Formats: sequence, C-alpha cells, structure tokens
Amino acid sequence: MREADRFHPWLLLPALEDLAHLGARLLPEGTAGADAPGRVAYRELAGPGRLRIRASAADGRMLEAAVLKGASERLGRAVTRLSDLGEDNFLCLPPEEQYLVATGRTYFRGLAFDDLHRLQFDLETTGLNAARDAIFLVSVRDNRGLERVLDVSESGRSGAEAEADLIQRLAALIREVDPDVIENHNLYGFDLPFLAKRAELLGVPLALGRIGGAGLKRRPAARAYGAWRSATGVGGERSERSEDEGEEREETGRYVIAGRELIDTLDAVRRYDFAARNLPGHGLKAVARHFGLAAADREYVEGPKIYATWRGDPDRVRRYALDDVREVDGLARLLGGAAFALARMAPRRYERLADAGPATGILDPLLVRAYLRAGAALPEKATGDGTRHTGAALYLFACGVARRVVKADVSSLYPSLMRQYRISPRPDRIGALLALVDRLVEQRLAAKARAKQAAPGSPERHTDEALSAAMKILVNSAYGYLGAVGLTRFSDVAAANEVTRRGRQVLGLLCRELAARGATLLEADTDGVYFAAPAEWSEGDERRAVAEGGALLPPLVRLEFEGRYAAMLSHEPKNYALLEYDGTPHLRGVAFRSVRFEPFGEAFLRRAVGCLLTGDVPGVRAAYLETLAALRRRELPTSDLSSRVRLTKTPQQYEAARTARKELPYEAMLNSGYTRWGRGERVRVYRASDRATGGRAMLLPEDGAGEPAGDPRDYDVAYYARVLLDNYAARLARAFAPDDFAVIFGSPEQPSLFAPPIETIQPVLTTVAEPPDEAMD
DNA sequence: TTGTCGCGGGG
DNA sequence: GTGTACGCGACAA
Repeated sequence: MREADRFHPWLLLPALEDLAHLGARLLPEGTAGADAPGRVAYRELAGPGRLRIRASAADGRMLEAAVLKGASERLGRAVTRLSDLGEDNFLCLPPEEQYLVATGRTYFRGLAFDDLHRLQFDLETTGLNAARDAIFLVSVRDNRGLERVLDVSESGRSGAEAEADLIQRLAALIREVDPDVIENHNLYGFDLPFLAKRAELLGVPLALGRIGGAGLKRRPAARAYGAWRSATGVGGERSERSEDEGEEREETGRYVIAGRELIDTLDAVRRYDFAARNLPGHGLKAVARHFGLAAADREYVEGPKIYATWRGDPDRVRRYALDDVREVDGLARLLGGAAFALARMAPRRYERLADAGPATGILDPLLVRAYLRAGAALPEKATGDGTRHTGAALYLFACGVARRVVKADVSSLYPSLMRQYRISPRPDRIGALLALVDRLVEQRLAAKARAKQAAPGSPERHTDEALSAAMKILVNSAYGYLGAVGLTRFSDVAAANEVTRRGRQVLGLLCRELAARGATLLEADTDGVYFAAPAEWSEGDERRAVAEGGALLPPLVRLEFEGRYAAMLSHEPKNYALLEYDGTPHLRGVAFRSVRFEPFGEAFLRRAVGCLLTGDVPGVRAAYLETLAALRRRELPTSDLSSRVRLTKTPQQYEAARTARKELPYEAMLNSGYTRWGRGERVRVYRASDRATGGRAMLLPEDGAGEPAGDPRDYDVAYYARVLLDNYAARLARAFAPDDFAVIFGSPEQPSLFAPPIETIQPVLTTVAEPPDEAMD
C-alpha cells in the first residue's frame, strides 16, 4: 500500500526578524491565506526558550531561502546555509522528521514486525579489501519465502564482467522483490561499502531504490561506527605508506536507499549486549549460536577459507551463505523488535532509530516533539558549567572464596531514582523528560504483563517483549541524557550527579541492612550486591533477607533477588568467578578471561578455579603441577603458548617508534627475518628460548586459514613457567593464606618440610572493607 | 600506577 | 548536507 501526503516544512528560529523582509507575505499561522504558496506562516511558542518562532511554508526551499536572505541582511555577510547561523539559532530537522513531528505520526503504527517485507542479503567475496577483492556470490532471502543464491558462475562470463553482471542481477532482484527493509549483519560496515566500491570500480549503476533509479547514497553519521572500519580498505583504500602525512580521511558514513530502511543486525546486537553483557562476541555465528538460532546442520566455513572452498566445493559455500541470511533473519526478529517498537514511538526513521545512541538519537526527538506539542519554546543546547560528573559506587568488601552466594539488584535504579525524587534537568521547564520516563515505565510494566499473558512464540508476545525492551533502553538512557553535556538540549550535570548521589545512598543502605541481617558482604556495584549467606540459612531465608532489605528502600526503588550460587571467588571489583548450584562455572572480568590469554594458561585457570570452587584444593595443586610438567617436558604444542595479534604498524612506523618502545609482535617479525609486512596482517607470536638473551620473540608460522603450521617446541620454558605462576596462578592468590598459597604453587622439586599437607588447606575469605555509612537524606 | 595504542566486525 | 563525541583491555614505561 502506498499513500501520498503533503505537509508544510517548518523550522524554528529565535525571532521573526530574519523573516520581516517578507512583508505582507509573512502571516500568523491560521490567518486566511497564510498557508498559500509563496507565504510564510509563523507561530510564537510560549515561555522563555530561545527558539520561540515556528515558521512554515508550502515550499521548504523557499522558507530556507527567506531565512538566509534575512540573516544575510542582518549580519551584513552572505549566509548560504542554515548551519552558518550556529546551532543555537535555528532548528531544522530532516524532512521526514518534520513531517512526523508536525503530524504526530510515526513509522509502523498498527503494524506488527512481521508485516514488514524484510529482505536479507549477504556478499561472499574473495577478501576484505574492496579495492582489490571481488564479490563472487550473494545469498538473498526474504520473509515471504524467497531464498536464492546468485553467483558469478551463472553468467558464462568471467572476471570483472561476471562480477558486474552479478551486481546488476542483485540490484534487479532487490527491485523486483521490492522490500521495505534490507537487513544484514555488519551491513553498514561491510556489505554496503563493499558493494558501493565494487559498483563504482566496475562502472555498474546501483539502482536499489524504490523511486526512479535512485541509488545507494552516503549518509553522514558521527557515531563511532566507521572509525574502526578503515583498516579493511573498505570504503577507501588506506595508504600503505602512511608515514607521509594526511592519513586518508576515515569514511564514517552510513548509507541510504530511497524508500527502504537499512537495518544492521550488528547494531541490534550491540544495543542488546550493552545491557546484557553476556555475548561471547558480536559476530553473526557466535550470536546465532548463543541464542540457539543456528540450525543443527548449519554449514560453517572460516572467513579466510571461503573463496578457496568456493573453487573446490561451490555448493558448500552456497549452503553457508544461505545459512548466513537465515541467521540474520532470526537475529533481526529476535533483537530487532526493539528498534521496530521505538520507530512506533519516536518521530524518526526506523533505520536511524536502529543505530542511534539513545540520548541524542531517540530522547532528543521525543523531547522536541513534546515541546512543540505543548506549544513551548525550545531552549538552546545546554552547555556545561564545568561541574564534574560524579559516578556510581563500587565496593569490594571481601576477597577470597565464599559459599552460598546471593546476588540482589535494583532493576532500573537510575530512572527509578529520577522518578522517586523528581530529578529533572533544569532547562526542561515543562518537565518533558520526567513525564516521558513516568509514562514509559508504566507502559513498560503493562507491556511486560501482556507479554506474560500471550502464548510463547506468538506475534503478540514478540511485539510486547520488543516494546518492553525498547522502553527499557529509553528509560535507562534518560540518566545518560542528563550527563551528555554539549550533546543534548537538556543536559544537566548537577541533576545527573544528584541521581548518582541518591544511588550511592541506596546501595549503601542496602549493604548495611543486609549486613545487619547476618549477610557477609562481598561486592557491590552501582545497583547490585553480592553477599554470602550464613551456613544455616535456607534459600527462603536468603529471599527473606533480600525482601526485608528491599522494603527499606524508597518505594519506587525495587530490589530483586537475582540469583544464588554455590560459591564465588572474589578477586577484585568486577573480577570474580561464580559456581552455580548445578556446577556451571562463570568467570567474569579481565582477570579471568581475556583474548590475550595463551591457551595453556586459560585452560589451567579454568581447571584450577573449578577445583577451587568445589573445595578440591589438591585438585588445584594437581592442575598446577601437571601444567608445569607438560610445559617442562615440552608436551604442550607451541600454539598453546602463542597469541594471535594484528600488525597495525608498517615496518617504517615501527622502526620509528622502536627505540621508544619495543613491541613483541614486531620484534617477532624482525627476529624471524621479515623486514616487510602489510598493515592489518595477523600473525601468531610466542617467546622462544635463546641461550644468549634468555628469550626472543618469534613468529609461529600459519597456514592460509590462520591455523598454526609447524610446532618447533622451542618455547622459553622458564618464561612460560613464570607466566603460569605470575599471570594465572596469581588469580587465585586471594583464595588462600600466603603460606598455603606458597605450598599449593610451590616448586615440585623443593617441598617444604614444614608445610601442612595439602588436604588440610582451606580457602579463605578476607574482609577488606566495611559497609559505607553515607546516610539517606 | 599512568599513558598510549589497538580492537571490535565483515571475507 | 554537518560537525567534536566509544569503551575497554593490553602493554610498556
């Protein structure tokens, strides 16, 4: 269905002055003929805000030209763009937002997620560099039953011609299918820029739009997105000789296709993980597996092997590529509902709400709309008064091993505090932000309740869960909005600080009350606390303590019993290991999991922590001794001691920096006889033994797919033995008395005569701080 | 402990 | 058509 509508473009100004030159063609809104062509209608907005005139006309260009003419006369210089006026002197939204704000409409009212016609496509290429590598296959599907693979083998041509033909067939298919939405994982970061670059190089028009021959256009986006995209060469080859000045400007653009919404599931994944922080990574495969979206017979091909696989077994790549778009669809359905629901609430395009930061991207348009609806003048963007932002509370009360651990936390602490204490940014004199938070919280509770009633898996449930997720995003970003000085219209650091101050008080009160009920406090952070229950407590006692503590908090602050665990190793704030009652271990924080861990150390740590938390101290000792022995006998493959790193400096750059700072990966390259390497290259490095210097950085060769090739076993045993002790065993130091630690991780050759037998050693828990006493006011 | 630099994701 | 804006972990000093 298509609907045509007309509206009068509008903008906001501080005064009528710049429009006065229109004379009789400038009329108050509502007077006869004010909305006729060639006229400008205006309305005064109430209150003290700076932007107090809303001007509109049948023709937006004419309106803008009139403002520019008046401003030029007033300032005595040529003003050619509204932005020359400075951001405090006008507000002019993109046309579609003007329309949405003016009419009160939004995207997708009355539609369910599945009503959209969504298409997913995924490029398979010979490599990551669009300047050099080519597209050889595209998988396409939609949510109406289409599944198709296009590839270069079908056209009977080869090389550039075949690729150009493939791109044209893709564009034709998209026009034919005519989807509302195009989705993929890392769509903006890879597929669109790659496609645009290849089409440009091959001279193929990319007519993907709904209207006429509209193509793929850049949209500026200030967000961090593009910043880390450049190393790939996508969207602009990066000079290898970049020691010469003027590093190419990073392409930070998003893309637009007229009439369609472009949705990147990577954005949805990031938004989800921002709060959940439980994803193993943000890649499509990892996320799909995490959510159980991967089919049992899912085809996997490692990235670097895809093109080689294509040449030997093309059907396998076809299956792989189709599995990719299927998973994208699943992911979009699972996580994309939040952006869809946001699009039904905020006056902004769906695709922009999907990638927007919540403060400037979502709350700001809602607030602008609220002010205009209220007929209130809009204040200029708030500037900070230099007030420092104060943060949340973080406490480590005890470290070591605790049993019967409980986690309690406050859901949505900050918005609850804003509501409880009516904390509102000062410039927001009509209280729009707080009203929004109030309304969203209530609607969210209603949506959650509805979702619970609806049948699992039903569209209704999906809609309500997505709505709830969207509102959670919004509500939680209200606090962030307060602190975003210089970015948002209504920021107010003092108000943000009041929120955190109340938060610290609430957390402190909670800790004191739990301690008073017999709990041993372990760690508290912002809105939650871990504590250990006394041995005689039942689960009911644990829940009662949490309920009693929660009852003493302010009414709108709701404490929840989040979970209970058999044991916890508390190491440092935000660094701990938990053992669930079913035996599942969880390692959290940098001290326990890091990409840079050598495989041997990670394996040791996992095993040792597992033993520790189940009370098996001899098992910890055994893990250490066995790892050490395997190391000394060189039974561990070299790759277990290596780590994979990416070279980001050219040989010239490293040479220049080398005297100031030596870096292992580059030293490994040099020691292995390489004086040339490419930027972005990945290598595997380790430390080999060396009689003269004791150790030298070395390269572990890899095959084409990044698998280690060769296993020289010449690693520096003494060095890695030290790493095992200092880097890995040390994470368990807090679990034992120093003497006991020395026994458990003592040298196998020199057992101490006076040491207690391992079996008698018990883990310890050491109190390091008392509950804070900042009182409530 | 502090400062600087690199990474994420896509083939 | 527009601009300055990430957050965290690792390593060397």
